[in-house]
Amino acid sequence: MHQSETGLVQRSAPGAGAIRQALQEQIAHGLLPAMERLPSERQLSELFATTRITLREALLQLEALGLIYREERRGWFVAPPRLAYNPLARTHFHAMVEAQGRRPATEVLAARQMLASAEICRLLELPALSSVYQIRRVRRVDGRLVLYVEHYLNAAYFPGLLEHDLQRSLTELYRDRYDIRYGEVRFEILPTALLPEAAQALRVAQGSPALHITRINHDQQGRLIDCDLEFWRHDAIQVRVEVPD
Amino acid sequence: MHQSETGLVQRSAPGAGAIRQALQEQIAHGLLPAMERLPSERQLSELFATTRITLREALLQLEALGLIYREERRGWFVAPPRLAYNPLARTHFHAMVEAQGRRPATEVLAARQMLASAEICRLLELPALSSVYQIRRVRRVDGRLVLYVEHYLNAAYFPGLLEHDLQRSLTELYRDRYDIRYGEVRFEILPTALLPEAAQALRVAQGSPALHITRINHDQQGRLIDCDLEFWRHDAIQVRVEVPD
DNA sequence: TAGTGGTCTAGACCACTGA
DNA sequence: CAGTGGTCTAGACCACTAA
Repeated sequence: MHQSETGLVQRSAPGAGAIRQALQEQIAHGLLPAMERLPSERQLSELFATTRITLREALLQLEALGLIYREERRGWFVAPPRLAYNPLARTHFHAMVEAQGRRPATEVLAARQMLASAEICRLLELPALSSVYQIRRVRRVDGRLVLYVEHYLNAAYFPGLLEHDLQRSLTELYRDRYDIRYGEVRFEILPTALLPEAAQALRVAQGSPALHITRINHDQQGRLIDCDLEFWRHDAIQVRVEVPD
Repeated sequence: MHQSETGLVQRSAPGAGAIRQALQEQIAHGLLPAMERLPSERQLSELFATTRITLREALLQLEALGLIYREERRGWFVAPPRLAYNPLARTHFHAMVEAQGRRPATEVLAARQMLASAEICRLLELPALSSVYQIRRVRRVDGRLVLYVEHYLNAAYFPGLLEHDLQRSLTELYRDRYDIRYGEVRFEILPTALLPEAAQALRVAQGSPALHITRINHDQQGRLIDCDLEFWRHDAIQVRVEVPD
C-alpha cells in the first residue's frame, strides 16, 4: 500500500504502531540505555509529527510490552532487564537480587498487629477473630521501585515480632529468632492491575498492569505460618520455576 | 473539592476513574453477567456524559483488571471467571478445563516440519540445523479464544507425527503412539503484550496485555522432548502451583 | 448498509516535579 | 516558576462486523 503518488507527498501520519516500532528498534539496539529518561511527550509528538494522544498510545504499547515504564508525573524510562524470580526458592529477596548482579533495597512502610481479614483467615486457615502481624514493605532493584508486599504472619507463632528489625530478611529472622524454616510453598499468579494502595506505594499510575503473586508458606513441621501478597511491576520480573520429577 | 456552588451545578465530569468504579460495581454485583456484551462505546459515553476517549480510558482500566475483554471490532464483554492453571500438572488441557466445569475446544492452525530457529535450538538444546515439528493451535474455554500455542517437538523422537490427529491431546498421543510420558517440567512466565501473530490468532487488538508461558518438557527418561510457547489472554487464567517440600 | 470499534486531530486545563 | 505528565473536550474518518 505504498501510495507514494509523488516524491513530495510525505508519509504524514506514521500512526501509533509505526512510532512504537521506531522506538522499539532504538531501544533494542541500545541507543536508549536502561533507566534513561525518554524526551518529553510533547517533544516526541513533535518529533513524530503527531498528537500527544497518538504518541501516548505508542508509549502505552511499549509499556505493555515491558520495554518502558513510567514514574508518576516524572516521565518515561527505558526498562532494565527483568529479574528472574522463582517463588518456590527458599532464598530471600536480597540474596536473589544480588545473585543476579543487581542492587536490592527494602523499605518498611508499616508493621502492626491486627485482626485478620476474611481473606487472610481463608489463606492462613485461621478461625474468626484471629490475630496476625501485618508488615507492608516496598522493595527496589537498582533503586527502582518494583514490588509492594503485604506479609501476614500467624501471630501465635511469632511472639514479640514487632520488636525486631523488620528491614532485614524475614527468612533470616524466622530462622534466627524462632527456629522456623520454610517447608512446603504454594503460590498463585494473577495478571491484573495495581490496586490504589499498591499503585501509590510504587508511585505509578493507578491501573498500571501488574503481577499479583500470593505465596502461602508452611514451615519445616508443615504448619501454615505466613502468606505474602505481592504486587510486582509487570515489567520487572520473569517467573521461572524448575521442579524435578 | 466539592465545589457545589449552587444546587444547579451538576458534577459535569465524572472522570475515567469514577466511570470505572461504576461499571466495576455493576459487574461485581452480577448485574452484567459473564460474557455479555456491554452497550456500545458511544452509548456508554452518552450515558456517563463524557467523550468516547474518556469512556474508553475507563474500559481500558477494566480490561487491565481483567474484568472485561474485547473481541476486535465486535465490542466489549464481561470476563468470565479465570481458569486455574497449574503448568506443572501432567494433565492435558481438555481434562483440566472440564474438571473446572468449563467447555474446552482446540483448533489446529498449522502443523509442519521445519528447521529449528535459534530460539528453539536454545530451548530444546539442539545443534544447528536441527529439524523440529511445529504445531500452532488456538484453544477456547466456553467458546472464547483464550490461548495461542506453538508447540515445538524434537523431530528425532516423533517419527511420522504429522500423520496423526493433532486436534486431540498431545499428552495422549505421546503416550499411545510413542510410549513417551512427561517427566521433569520447567516453565517461565513473562507478563507482556501479544505479538502480532498471537493477537491475530486470538482476534484481539495487538498490544493487549498477555501472559507468555514457556514450558520445557522432559520425558520419563529425562530426555528433552518438546517445548510450548503459550500466549494466554491475561484475564483468562490464574496460575496456581503447589509443590510439597 | 447502518453501526461498531480503532484511530486520529488539535487543542485545553490541572496538579505536580524539579530547578 | 517553567515544564511535565495526567486528564479531558469535541469532534473526525476508516475498516470492519452483523443484519
